[in-house]
Amino acid sequence: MTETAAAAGVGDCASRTSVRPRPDGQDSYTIGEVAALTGLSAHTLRWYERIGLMSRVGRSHNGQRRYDNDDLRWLEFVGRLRLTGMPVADMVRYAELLREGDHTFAARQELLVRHREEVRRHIAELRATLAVLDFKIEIYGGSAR
Amino acid sequence: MTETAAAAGVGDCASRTSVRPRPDGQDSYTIGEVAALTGLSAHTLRWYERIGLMSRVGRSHNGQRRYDNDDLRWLEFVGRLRLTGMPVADMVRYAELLREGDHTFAARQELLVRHREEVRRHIAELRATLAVLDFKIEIYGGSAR
DNA sequence: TGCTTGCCTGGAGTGCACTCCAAGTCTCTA
DNA sequence: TAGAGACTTGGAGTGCACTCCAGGCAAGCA
Repeated sequence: MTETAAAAGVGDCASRTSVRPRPDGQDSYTIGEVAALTGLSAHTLRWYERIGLMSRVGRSHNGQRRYDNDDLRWLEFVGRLRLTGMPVADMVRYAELLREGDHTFAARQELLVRHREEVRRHIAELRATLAVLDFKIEIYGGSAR
Repeated sequence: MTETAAAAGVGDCASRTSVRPRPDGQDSYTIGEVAALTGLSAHTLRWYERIGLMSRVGRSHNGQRRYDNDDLRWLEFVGRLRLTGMPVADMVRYAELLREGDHTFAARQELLVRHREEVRRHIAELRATLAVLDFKIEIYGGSAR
């Protein structure tokens, strides 16, 4: 269980760690460091690569993964999409389009536009529920007193 | 597959159906009608009852479920909580507290207050991502042209 | 009378997104 | 030189929230 300890220790705040992004050129991170930086587990990072959500990560002379700042930026974006509920399959599709090159601009844009609509719809739902919660909580406040 | 056909036919708009809420006193709905009204499948409605997310629903003389307007209102609230990401286990906990009676006011209020915080946090995340999406989509617009 | 439709039950199956395991390699420190 | 610790792999396991299945019952209609 040693491997996941780093990520687990980070808890809900991924930046509370000694690992900091390094300047481009000297940017080389082990999977454990990336886990600490992103809050993802090393398991999940390998799985992301396996399913094509990340293009193949660079390797050290002995086969260990070495992530760079571009990888970190990509993981941050992926994290955003994930937090806003985009299915992993859609994120993989987006990653594939990116790898395919410039002629997929339109398709990528469409994918993001569709997701933006989803996010907007979701915000509206959350707002409506917030109103319901406010109402109920107020009732409880009044009754408890 | 006859059973789920009603719910499936409803699609994304649960109100596009001939079943309408009836006045209190004449409110008695079969599981199929409730499925059409709520957009949940009959399977899910039975499962909700089994796990205690609904208190035991009334029965007809031959053992079939008969839902009333209170059940419908509860299902609507549950649907809101579900859409805002509350785990089913928490919703079950809330339902249990409700059944336990008035002395659980404070606990119920606390549960809702905590969820409200979650929802607020989530809205903030979605807003931040919306900004990122706007930026990326604009880039694609410029590059594609 | 037979057929269809809608419902009942407990338990098994599904899809998603991880999460862990076993067995091994490599590097570093005591 | 031994041991610890971080890493490697493919494949199996987990938890959640449903979703379906098999076998059966009851009511309405031709």
